[in-house]
Amino acid sequence: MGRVTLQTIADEVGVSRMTVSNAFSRPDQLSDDLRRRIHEVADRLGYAGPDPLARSLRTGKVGAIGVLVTETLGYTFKDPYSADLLAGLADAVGTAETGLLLVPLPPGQEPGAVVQRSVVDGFVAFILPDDHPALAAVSARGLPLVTIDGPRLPSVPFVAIDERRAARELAEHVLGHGHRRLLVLTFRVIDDDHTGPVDADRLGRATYHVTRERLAGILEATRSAGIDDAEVEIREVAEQRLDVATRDALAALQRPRPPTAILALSDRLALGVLDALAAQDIDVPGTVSVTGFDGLEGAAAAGLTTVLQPAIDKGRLAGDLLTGKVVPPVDLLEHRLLIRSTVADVP
Amino acid sequence: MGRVTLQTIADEVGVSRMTVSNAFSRPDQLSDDLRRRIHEVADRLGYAGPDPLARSLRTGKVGAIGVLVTETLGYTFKDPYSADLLAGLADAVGTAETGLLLVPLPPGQEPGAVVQRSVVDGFVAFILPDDHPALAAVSARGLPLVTIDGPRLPSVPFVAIDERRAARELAEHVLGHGHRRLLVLTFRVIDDDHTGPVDADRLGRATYHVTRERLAGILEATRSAGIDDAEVEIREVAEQRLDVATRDALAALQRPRPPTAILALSDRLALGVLDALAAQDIDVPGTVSVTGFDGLEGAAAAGLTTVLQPAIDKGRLAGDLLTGKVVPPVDLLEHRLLIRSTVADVP
DNA sequence: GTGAAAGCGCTAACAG
DNA sequence: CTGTTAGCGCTTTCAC
Repeated sequence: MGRVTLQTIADEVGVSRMTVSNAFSRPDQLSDDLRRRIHEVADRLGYAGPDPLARSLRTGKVGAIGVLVTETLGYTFKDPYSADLLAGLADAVGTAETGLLLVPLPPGQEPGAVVQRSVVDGFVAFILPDDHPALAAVSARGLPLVTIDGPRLPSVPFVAIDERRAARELAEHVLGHGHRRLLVLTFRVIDDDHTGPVDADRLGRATYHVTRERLAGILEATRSAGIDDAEVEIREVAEQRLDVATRDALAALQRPRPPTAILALSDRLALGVLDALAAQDIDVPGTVSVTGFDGLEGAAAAGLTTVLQPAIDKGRLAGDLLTGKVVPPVDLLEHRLLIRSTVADVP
Repeated sequence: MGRVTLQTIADEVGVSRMTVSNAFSRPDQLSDDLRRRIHEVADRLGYAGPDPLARSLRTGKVGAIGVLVTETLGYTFKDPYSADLLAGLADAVGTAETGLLLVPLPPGQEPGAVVQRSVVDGFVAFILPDDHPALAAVSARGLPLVTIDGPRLPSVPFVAIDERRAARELAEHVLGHGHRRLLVLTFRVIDDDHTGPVDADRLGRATYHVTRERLAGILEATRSAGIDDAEVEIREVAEQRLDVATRDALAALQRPRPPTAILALSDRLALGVLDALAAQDIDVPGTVSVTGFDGLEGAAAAGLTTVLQPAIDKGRLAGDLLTGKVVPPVDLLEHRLLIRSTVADVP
């Protein structure tokens, strides 16, 4: 026996295929009696309902949006910030009866192909470099796109906070405590494998919106304080390489004129540094001040001064944008400076 | 202008639609020259490639598998065990060019409908109660299914460890240290909102494979040690309600004949208890021994004696099963007893 | 190497 | 309330 379809049921009941379709998709269009008879036959024949694929082809709607993820999924899930983003996203699309298709973009593979073959109504990208090929593939398919935290693309709805202002405020807070020698620990500026100092040239070629803006914000603040850009030490490290970040931080503190404040561009980085400093019995904020960025739960426990990002709200807004519940343009979301106990006056 | 399809390109190039289809899907079937011409026209017209939906309808393959998730996605992502499971799963299906569609099953909603409308090739369910309606919906659709950690369904591939044996071994380890008064802290036995003691009747009606088996394993061990079932105190609490779990544990320790060992059925629960005990200055394992289950990273740091589950391997195996890379039957996976420092001789 | 026929399973639009 | 018509965009099969 072949597959059971609308037609099978229709033949059996003695009505048209359309009527059976209505029985499932618009139950109110039929008499109770007929609908009951149709469902009965469907149950008997083991028909579970209209094939979603065929329905989608006809209606042009799939009921799923793709999430473009560059890191391995394992990392993405466990990273609290990403998890919150996804949770907010899922929450928003869920109420619109829409699912989330995880689309990993491993560095090796051809991103175009995977974007091309994903059965979705739209995509959300987060924390992608400006020139990531997946973005072009999405636009080639003509599907709706929303970016979170970058890149900021013309006529693509963009969900983020004002990174630059947030970073500037944080830096001003640190500078306000008299600090003049700053070490900035940043994650990826450009998507190569460089680790180490970031000079003006490299900064100018930055491909990550988040990094570029946060660093720009910090430099705005230092300039206003009369500090030359060249005096602000910026070191780049892959977000996952906490070990490198902490080694860099520790090494900097050994030098003759060590930094009096360490500005990490993420809480993960900052928390790692805090751990390393504690292990070396280096007092925070007595000897050195430390700041983070993101506002993770763990940061509160550590008393870390940081910037709170509305991660869940960001995810939710992206979802609402994709499902049409919110229409562009949208404003940048609000951040909040969380002043806690890891910044003090310069010793 | 309408949408650009294979036909549009075919008309423009002056070949048949089929040839254009081949140009994209089986490039080796055409002359280099013709293929180049076709791609050129496609680019010019902004054709990104065959519509995955139409292709799927025709081929019967979607390239996505659905993940049935009962908890909120936010919880699922952040829970380290679930995150590892998903990471393994993503890893396995990713190599088969298949995506992961997250299908949340909120307690309120009709699970049948969401399963019915998901555009996927198969489903993986994890830690669902035996009678969850989503399972029936999947089987009604006739799609492949793999369950992880339960339920164990006839002729459905099942990925898990031997929970009962693992729990028994853990309990035997505790009993081997002379403990006779045990408090077992378990998460959901049945999917109602009961909190508190679990008696034989309730245990008999358990709908969660994991809970049922682990408790059975513990009771096998206690019986062998000559302890009557009724003397083993079992308290049930929702996995997320750490506060209730710790309150229960603390309350039990206040009693005249307090338990000398607390067996928590998950590391999360155990870690919560450990924190609460530390806060009360109750010595572990001096005053009371504690065990967990799962083998999270956090458990190592806390020195928790527990059972290591191969979470990533489980996810990967489920993925391989669904993509056909591994064919049933499959054996239960291996666990490992991790004996650390939270169990000592009874004081 | 290339193409014609056939149809995957469904529903929008409209007529009765 | 029920049915008819007309495809959605693609690929399988099998000729040429």
